[in-house]
Amino acid sequence: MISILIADDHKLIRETWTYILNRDSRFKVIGSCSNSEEAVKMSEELQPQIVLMDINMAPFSGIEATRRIREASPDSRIIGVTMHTQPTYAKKMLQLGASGYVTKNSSKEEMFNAILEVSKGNKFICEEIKELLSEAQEDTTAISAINTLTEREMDVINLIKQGSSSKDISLKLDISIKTVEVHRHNILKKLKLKNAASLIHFMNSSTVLI
Amino acid sequence: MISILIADDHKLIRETWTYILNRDSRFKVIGSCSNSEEAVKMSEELQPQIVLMDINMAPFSGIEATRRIREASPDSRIIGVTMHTQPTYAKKMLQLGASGYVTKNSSKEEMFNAILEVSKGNKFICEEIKELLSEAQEDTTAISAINTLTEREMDVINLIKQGSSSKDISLKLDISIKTVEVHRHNILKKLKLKNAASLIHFMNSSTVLI
DNA sequence: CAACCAATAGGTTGTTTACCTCAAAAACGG
DNA sequence: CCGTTTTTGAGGTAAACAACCTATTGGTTG
Repeated sequence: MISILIADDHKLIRETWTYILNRDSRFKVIGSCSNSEEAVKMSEELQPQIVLMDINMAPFSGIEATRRIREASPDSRIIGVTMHTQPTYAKKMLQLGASGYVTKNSSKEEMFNAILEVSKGNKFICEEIKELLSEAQEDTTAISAINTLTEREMDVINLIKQGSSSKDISLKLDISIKTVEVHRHNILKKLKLKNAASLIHFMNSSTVLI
Repeated sequence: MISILIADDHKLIRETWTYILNRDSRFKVIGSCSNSEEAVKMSEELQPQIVLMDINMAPFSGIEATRRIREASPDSRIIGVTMHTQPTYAKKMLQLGASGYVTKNSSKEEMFNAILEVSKGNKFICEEIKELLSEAQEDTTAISAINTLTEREMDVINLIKQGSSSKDISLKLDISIKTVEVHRHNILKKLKLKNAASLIHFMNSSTVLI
């Protein structure tokens, strides 16, 4: 019987999966949680064989949670289970120690297989992502550049997102316009972007990775 | 026995819900589909008592699908089941004829109750959204303003999103810079926004409604 | 302590947007 | 065919932003 911890921010998902997995004598859900901090803590306490890990979670992402669980509880194997079909996410998770990756477009059988294979010590990646991984050879650089952004730079980005001008931002953060402009410039330089619009687009399509 | 149609773009979700609902003698899932077009068609053919409708779907949103199903199959009652906690979406769905709204943060019991209540002819809104609805008295105006955007304006928005300047856009669309500027101005005016950054933020948080 | 980096801020220059008015084809609907 | 909307375009001014530069302060880390 394979012991499983479910980490997903949606109650309905946690409940339905718990129900379905527990109906199968091969699996036993020994716990579930809705936030990443708890996921790390519960993995340490319960030492589940498998952790089903969503990416969308607070206070840090499931990707970061994967890294921490691998560090603190190396015996638990992690399967990413998300709605994100972007292979970048899968890459990042596998790179940080996940043993499997299944999208919510997969079938129930694929999910069961993932758990069985991973618990045997194998890797498992669902068909959908497998194909994409072989195709796309893209920019993991820009994505990792996000992590180099400082707190202050994130403050500025969040105000830009709301439509604030540099002047507005300088008033809200109580600093000079010049400082704001420097921050903006550094942000665009780090992420290799042209302007505020592309910045917001980029951030919106990558927020999960922070 | 209540007949149910499930419309959700994630296979894993469709399968688990079908499984769980069919285990309960009160419910019978008579069909499921992954896109909105099919949802409308299947509602007509199968005449389910209840349609569980996700919002995130192609080619048009679950909100639009709700409107069409209400028109073509008035006997089917619709429950919105989504990950979106923004009350705007709930409002819009209810306004277009949905009888219930449940987020994926709800419990399984809440979902069962929703189906039972709605099939009796009552409305059902999950606690989470109920609270938010009473609080927030916000901008349904800006959201509906999206629908007034012309095709050309959408072209411009998509290029802005990619980081193109007005000059870039004028070259790509083969029109004068001045024309591009007029489009940008009209867009911001219609949506009552200040600049390109807030535009992209707004579009990214509202794409579902188109 | 030295080296480094984040945050701060001033200057200069050029580009890009924002906002205003005006106007004329083109397309569309009644 | 007439009115409306859409798309297209031009002129000008002011504000905002971007792309460089330099430079000081306060932490952190080797």
